[in-house]
Formats: sequence, C-alpha cells, structure tokens
Amino acid sequence: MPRPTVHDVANEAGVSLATVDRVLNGRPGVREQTVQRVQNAVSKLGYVRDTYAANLARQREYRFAVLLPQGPSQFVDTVKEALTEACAAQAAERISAQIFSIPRNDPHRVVRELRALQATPLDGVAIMTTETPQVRDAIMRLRSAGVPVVALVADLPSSERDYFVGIDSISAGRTAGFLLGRFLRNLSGQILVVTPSMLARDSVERRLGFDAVIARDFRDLQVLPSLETHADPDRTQAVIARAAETYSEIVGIYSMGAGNGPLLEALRSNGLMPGRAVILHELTPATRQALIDGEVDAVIGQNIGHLVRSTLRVLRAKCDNTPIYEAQERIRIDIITRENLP
Amino acid sequence: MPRPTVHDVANEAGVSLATVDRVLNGRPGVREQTVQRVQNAVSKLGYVRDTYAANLARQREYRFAVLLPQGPSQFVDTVKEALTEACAAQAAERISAQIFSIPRNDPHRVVRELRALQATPLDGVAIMTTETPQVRDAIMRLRSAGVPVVALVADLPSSERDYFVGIDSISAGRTAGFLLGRFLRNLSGQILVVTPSMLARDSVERRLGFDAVIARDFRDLQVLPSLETHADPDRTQAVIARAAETYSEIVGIYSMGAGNGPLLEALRSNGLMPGRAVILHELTPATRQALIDGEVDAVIGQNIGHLVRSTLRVLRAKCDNTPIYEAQERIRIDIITRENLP
DNA sequence: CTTGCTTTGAGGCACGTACCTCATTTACTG
DNA sequence: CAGTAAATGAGGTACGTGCCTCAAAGCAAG
Repeated sequence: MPRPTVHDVANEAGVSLATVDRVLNGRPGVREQTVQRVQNAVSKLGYVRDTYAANLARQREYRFAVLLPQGPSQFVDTVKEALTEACAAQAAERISAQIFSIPRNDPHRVVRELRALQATPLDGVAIMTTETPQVRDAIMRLRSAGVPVVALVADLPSSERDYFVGIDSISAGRTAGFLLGRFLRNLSGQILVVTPSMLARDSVERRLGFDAVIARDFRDLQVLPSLETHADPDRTQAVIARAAETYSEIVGIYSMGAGNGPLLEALRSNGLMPGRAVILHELTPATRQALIDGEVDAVIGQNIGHLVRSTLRVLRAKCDNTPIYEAQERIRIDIITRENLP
Repeated sequence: MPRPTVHDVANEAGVSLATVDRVLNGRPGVREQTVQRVQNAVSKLGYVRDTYAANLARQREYRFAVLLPQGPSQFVDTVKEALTEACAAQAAERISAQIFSIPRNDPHRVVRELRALQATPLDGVAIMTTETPQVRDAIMRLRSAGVPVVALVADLPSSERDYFVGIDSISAGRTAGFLLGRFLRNLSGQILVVTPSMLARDSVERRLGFDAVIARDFRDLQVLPSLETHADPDRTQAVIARAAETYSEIVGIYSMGAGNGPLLEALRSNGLMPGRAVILHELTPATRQALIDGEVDAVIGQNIGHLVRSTLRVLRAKCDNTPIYEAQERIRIDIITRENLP
C-alpha cells in the first residue's frame, strides 16, 4: 500500500480531482459539506501532501535577505560563513539567501536598506540590529507588504517581527551568574562586568539576569557597574586599566558582548588575568584559545550553525504558512568549557 | 536567470540529455572525455540536482528501522518520543521509521531481531546497543546486504557501522570532571562515581575522561571506585547506603549513566544530598527537578531532538550516497544548569 | 419557465528528473 | 576493409501536485 495521492482522496470522497485540489489549496467555490467530505477522506487515508511534487509543480523559490551589522566582528563573520555554507547545502531545496551589511548606529541608513530591498523580489528577511522607532516602522512596512521578517540574535519587540531566532538573553545572563558564582565558591570580592554598549537590549537583559542570580545566591560577590568599550580596542584598554587601578578585589570577570579579543589583551596587560574566574559570550578564535589556555573558564555561546539553519527553516515555514517546529527552532544556551569545545 | 537544468547542462556540454543523465547518475557507457565535458558544464553553470524533482521521479522512499533497548528508561522513552515526532514532521519527505525494542543483555536475541529485519524492505538501520561479537557480525551482514547502519548514542567500532550519532563519551567525562573540580574549588575530599555497569563502553570512556581531568587539575580530590547499580533500584539503594557508611569525606558525586531517579532517592535517604556537588548525565524529569531544587548542580546532556533528526538525516544521506554535513551532525555535549534549562 | 449564480467535473499542461528503448554514430579489432 | 563493440542521440513515459480552462450540473429567485 503506497502513500495515498490526491487521486485516492478524490475516489474516497467521491468527488473529482479538481474539487480535492480546491479544498487542499483553500480555493473558493466549494460547499462546506463537500469540504468536509474531502477532509474526512484525507484523514481516513492519512493523506500527506508530497512536498517534492508540490514544490516542483509550484516552481517554488525562496529568496531571502539577511541583514547583518557592518564592521569587524568575529561573531558576525561566523554567521556569514555559516549562512553561506547552509545555503550551499540547501541549494537543492531552492533556498537562497543574500547577505546585506547594515551600519551599526545609523537607523536611517538601515531604513534605506530595508526600503531598497522591497524593489527586488523577496520572500523573507532576517535582520540583526538594535531596535529604533525608524527600524520598527520599516519592518512593519515590510511585513504589511507580506514579507515575513525574523529577528536574528537580538530580539525586536513582538509586534514587529514574525519570529525571533536566538537565545534568551536574561537566561544567558543568569547562566553566567550561576557559573561564576559556583566557580568562586566561598570567595568574596568584586566582579567586573564589561559590555560594548549598555544601549543594546541584549546587554541590558544579560546584566539583569546576571545580577538577579548573584544577588540571590552569591551574596559575597559584589557586581561592579558595567564598563562600556564601544567595541573600540583603545577604549577597552583604557577602561580596563582604569578599573584595575580602581578596584582591588576583583575575583571574577563577565563580558557580556562582542569585542573579546581586545578585552582579553587588556585583561592580560593589566594583570587581571590569569587568576580570576572569567566568563565571556560567544565562541570565537580568541575566546577559544583563551579557553584552551585556561585563561577563561567558560564561554556562553549559541550554536551559530543551528541559528542560521533555524532562521532559514523559520522563514521557509512562514512563506509556506506551515507550522513552526518550536522544539527544533529553540536555540539553546551553550556552555562551553575547555573540555567540551566543539 | 533561473536555475540551470539538465537541459542547460546538455546544451553547454554539447551532448544529449541521455548522456548527461548517464554521467549524473553514474551509469556506464560514457567515455572519460565526455564525462569530463559534462562535469565541466555542471560546474560552469553551477547546476545542482533538484531534489524535489529527483525524488519525485525516483519514487524514493526511506524506510528506516530504529532499534532501542527494552526496559524502563526515561532516556529511551524520550528518544522514542522524539523519533515519533520527527517522523510525523518528515512524513511529507517520505521518511518513515519503525521502532523495535531489543533486549539489553541478550546478544543472541538482538541478532535474531536484526536477521528478521532483513526480510522486510529496509533502507537503513539505527541501533543503540552494547557491542558484542555476535552483534557485530549481524551488523556486518546487514551492511554487506547494502543497508546502511548508524550507531546511536553508544558507538560501535568503526568497522561495523557507517556512522556514529552521539556524543564523545571521553569528552563528556572530562567535562564532568572539569565542572565538578571547579565547583569544589579548593576543597579536598572524595568523589563518589556511580554507573549502571562498567561493562558498557560509554561508562568506561566517561570514567576515563573524568579521571584524567581530576588527576591533572584537581589533585585534592580522590575519585572512588565506580559503584555499579545494574539499573536496579534496590541495588542502587544498597550500594549507596554502603558507600555512605564506608566513605566519610564525600564532597562530590558523579553519575555516569541511567537510573538517576532511584539514585537521587538513595542519595537523599542516605544523607548524601544536599550538601555535595552533584553532576549527572541525561536530562529527565527526575534530573530536571533535582536541578531546579538545587540538589544537582549540572547535568551533562545530549540534545535528543537533534540526535534523532541527525540520525534520520545521516541515514538518508547514506541511502542517497550524498555527503554528510559533519558540522550539523555533530552532537554537542550540553551542560545544563538550573539557569539554562531548556 | 428562464435567468444568473454557485458548485462540480473533465481534462490537460507544466515542473525537473529518472529511466527506458531503439536507432545511430564512433572507435577499435583483426 | 569489414565486423563488432562501445558510445551517444532522440524521444518517450512516469512521478504527484499546482493551476488553468471550459463545460455541465445544481440551485435559487424572478
């Protein structure tokens, strides 16, 4: 007994192929009673649409645009790489994604890029950016033009995107807090917190989660005010040098965002490392090496390959209006130590 | 410019469609020189076979068998669930998997099951079992009959399987050792190690990795001989009670395998918990609750959804003789704490 | 009854590939 | 050179679905 086809469904329901087609594809002009007959036949036979045949017949193509922040960033580079790789692997499935670079702190230019996109044929957009009112409006325009929009890595409020692919920043911060607290068992002292910018939503959320856990479970630790590096090596060096002078009881360090290469340098040259418990975000060549060398104890990461594939799957599901397989698309918070480096 | 098709390739290469077909599908009767011409055209045009059309034309079906150990096990139950779910999601892709239960400690019956499989039409097998010579022979028979075989969770030596889907046990043990060592910073004492059976390959490997890290980095900790529970609640209770009497300086506990529900009970009733650093394997309802309650500090897990989907993808790739996307199929060692529970 | 509308049927073409047959050309052997 | 085998071409059907057209049937209101 091979898989049932639309023909079998038509037979079973006692209607013609055309009617089955109308029902299955939600086309108008079928009596409610007939719709029922067809649906009964479908469930009785266990008919499942053959995606191979369907996509072939429909000449379906998925042209996606992925907008990533400009400027040097190991993390973004890795995302690009993973995306290129995933697209190559999916070429046979007619999925293609074009990468666009958008400025980091110029919402107007982001909006212009988004507008420019609308000119080309487009089936979906994934975007990694910080939210501003302008960007939100542009995204809403895209969406009302029928283009699904997925927020990547950094969430945008629920009103303006179809889905968020990335990790829960609060939970990531809590996890960092828990690990740092446990690694510093019974020790009291200060914790240095470093971020590119406290304007970014995810930095704020990570700090929130981090503070909550430390305050609840590790009272002997004092979390210092966040230092902002603005992803600038010189500034990083400066703020770390200053902190090394100012605070004398630093026992742990938590870096909430990008720019870990320069940060590690600064920590080394200011005598803050080794000897402190250190937790960073995102696995990059620099953080990986620091893990191996024992300078860093744990890295909180997100599986970028998974992130990218998930994005493509979600966009595709949005295009086809099929349900999203939540469990598969949830990006886990990876804890990476020197012993379970991927 | 739409995607190139076989027609375009034929044009480009200056040969007929039939020849392109012969080359693409590895059929005989084509001169080497012509093969080259076609392959050049393929790479010049960037032709990629359309899987939708191909699978449609080929009437491809993937009928897989998944062999899992019998008996009560939260872990195996979760695998079954995930498998059922994944199959439902993949029905449209013509993938089906049938689950078979095989006895845990009766290689002959495992062999019989494997033999029985050969009678039915079968495109691939995934198996989770401990290796014995009999099983190895049976698997080699399957493979020489052209059925791809994937080892699941527990690896079988490279000679007898096409692929292994699961985590690296040594690395998992090392990770546990690292975490336990760090959680017990500056503390000296004994570590209790519990396993269902030291005959299982993965328990041996986990212990190996665990010991290596403790011996190298945490000299103040003394790892006790492994306690075997044979997955039996009564025996678990007995060995734990005995250990609680025998060893007076237990500061940490490492459970390397299944049976964590009864183990947790035994630890509680023998006054070994809370107050010790505890690390277990596999996230189940029992271990999850213990994490939340703060009784357990970390669980080393593998993403079962990923495991199962990976298995199906690998089997499919083996059937189609397409390359395996290693990065996607590598199962990561998940470190799960109360703060990053999925 | 006719008119006009909705619902259904019948059939066909297209998608890109796999696989088949049969005829024809090319290359090699003696 | 003929004879033979290998290589290639030409053309077809099939897969299951999407989408289209046109005709026929059903039904309600005037």
